[in-house]
Amino acid sequence: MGRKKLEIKRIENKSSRQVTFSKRRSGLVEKARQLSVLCDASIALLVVSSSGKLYSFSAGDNLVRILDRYGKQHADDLKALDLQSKALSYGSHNELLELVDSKLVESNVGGVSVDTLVQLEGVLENALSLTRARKTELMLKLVDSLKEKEKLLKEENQALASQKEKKNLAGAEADNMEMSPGQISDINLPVTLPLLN
Amino acid sequence: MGRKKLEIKRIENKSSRQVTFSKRRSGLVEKARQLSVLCDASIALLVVSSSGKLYSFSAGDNLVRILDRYGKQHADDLKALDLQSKALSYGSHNELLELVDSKLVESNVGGVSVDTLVQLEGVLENALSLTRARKTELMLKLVDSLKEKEKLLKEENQALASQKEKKNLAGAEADNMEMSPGQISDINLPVTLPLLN
DNA sequence: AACTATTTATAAGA
DNA sequence: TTCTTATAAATAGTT
Repeated sequence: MGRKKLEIKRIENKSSRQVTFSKRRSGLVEKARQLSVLCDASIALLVVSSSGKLYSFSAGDNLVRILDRYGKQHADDLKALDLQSKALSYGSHNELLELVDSKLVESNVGGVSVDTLVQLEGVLENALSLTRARKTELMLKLVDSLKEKEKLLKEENQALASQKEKKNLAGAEADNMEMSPGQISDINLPVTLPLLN
Repeated sequence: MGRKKLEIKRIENKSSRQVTFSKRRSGLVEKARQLSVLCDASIALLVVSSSGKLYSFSAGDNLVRILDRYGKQHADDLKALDLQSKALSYGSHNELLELVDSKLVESNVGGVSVDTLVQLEGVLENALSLTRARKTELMLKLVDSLKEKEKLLKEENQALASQKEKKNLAGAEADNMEMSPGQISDINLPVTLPLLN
């Protein structure tokens, strides 16, 4: 559907391949969306470009839930392909939970359901990885700012050292001009030193 | 693209919804195949019909490998995504969740020290291992209750089998006394079957 | 990103 | 389901 009929074979020209990829990918996503809406279906779509970039789309349900469903129906295939713990966790663990759920609709032990605990676990894991990411980021900034401060202090020390040398050469006067180690001025530090923000 | 312009909303007529599902699903698969060939891409497509049937398609690479790739790239996000959709109505755990949320918001605002984040990390790790312990405990209990149920059902089956044998030995009478497989009585099950506790 | 000549997909009907 | 066909939609090449 264009000016010319296009043979369905790899497009050799790189730039037109990229253009076609972009156009047809969005077309595909739109078709998937329509099918989902029209027919009340759940759809998951994963596209990996030749350069390795991953695009994902889902409609009608959460992507992970759809993948999970696939994982359950093909647990044996997944194992055969030696998948890592992530993929495996789609299977056995969740499977048991769902079995329990279906048997026990909304049962409680001490007022708390397994599902609730699983949800809580997920929330906590998410919060934990978020917190760790933030901590890392902040520590990197802190290290940078400390390096910067160190540099400035070294410069100041050099300045003081040369001042002292000059003074020594000039003879003994006004020792009170010198600063003590505990009172190093920070007037040379940038006002917006990115220390803890 | 048809005799009439079709609004993109759920097709209410069941049979035309099925026809459209079938047509558009194959169209979607063909589009996916073309994109894969033209642009040298890998594509995974999962479609779950409203009746729950799962259709899968892949091109350019093995489906499981594509799914696995997704799983690896989003390992940390998977659970968060999955849980995002579920409402966080926990009852007894709301307090903890609110605490976590507020801490996260707090640490996002800035002016937070590394120390604070390290502390938060510790709190979250604690909460996580506590939650996991509770979950494990609960699941063990549920497994036990299911085993107990299984035991009771086996006993019942044995009782029924011996009844039937007795009856057969006594000669052919009143066959209508026999129960069909779908009508197994549960009068022998204890009223307080520890199924959901 | 737009445009538009064509091709392609598909809705309704058989 | 499958085919047909009028029409809507997607898109290849162009600007």
